[in-house]
Amino acid sequence: MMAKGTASLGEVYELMLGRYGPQHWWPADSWFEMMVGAVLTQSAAWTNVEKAIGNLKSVGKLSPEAIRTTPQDELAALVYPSGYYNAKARKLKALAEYLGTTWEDDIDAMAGADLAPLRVELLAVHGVGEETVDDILLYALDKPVFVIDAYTRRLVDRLGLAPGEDRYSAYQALFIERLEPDAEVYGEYHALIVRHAKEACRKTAPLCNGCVLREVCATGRGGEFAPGRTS
DNA sequence: GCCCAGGTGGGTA
DNA sequence: TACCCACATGGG
Repeated sequence: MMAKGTASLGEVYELMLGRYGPQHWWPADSWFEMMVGAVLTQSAAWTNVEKAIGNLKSVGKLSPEAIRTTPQDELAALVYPSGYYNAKARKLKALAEYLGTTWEDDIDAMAGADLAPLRVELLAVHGVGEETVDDILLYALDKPVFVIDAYTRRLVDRLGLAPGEDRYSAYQALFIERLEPDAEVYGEYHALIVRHAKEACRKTAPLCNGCVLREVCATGRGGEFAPGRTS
């Protein structure tokens, strides 16, 4: 039996994989749908994102070219269910413009680019921040980068592994320093964290109710890190 | 009515 | 750099 707070991130992965099985992310029918989902899911419930993507699909607008040529107001109406619809319509246009201008919508050419400069370039696109860029690099381009989201930070904190700095890169370093670079594993790991957060370790859930990580979790109440908590 | 949901950009000190 | 706020819908 492991003591609380001492599980390695590799063990945590195995525990979740054993409990939930492979998640086969990202849920999308194309690389562009994946990227659109990454933008629309920003601070939004996935069920609302599905509605917005469904709207785009239903009118044949789920392509870079269609996003570029469709008026922003019209896009905003289509992505309305995902919230922040005006802001997100602008973001989608910025992303589609970048894809066309820089890559001629060629995902294979993009995937062949050097990782570090590509990440910097994508971060310069309006609406693409650190989590979104890593979603895209990992799930659309199969690059071995680890995605950090609110669920991941919460899990790391509850495991008693919080880094000294509360920065995206600090959380990301925890994973890339302890796991072999593997896009397949990284993709499953992130998906499992989301699954686990939704299913067992919700932000306001009772203490790790039904949580497969209960025995290695340092806390579990209100999303606050409580070192030394023993029940 | 309140909190939460697979964040990001822009402004200010 | 470090806050603070706008952006907004839908479900529990």
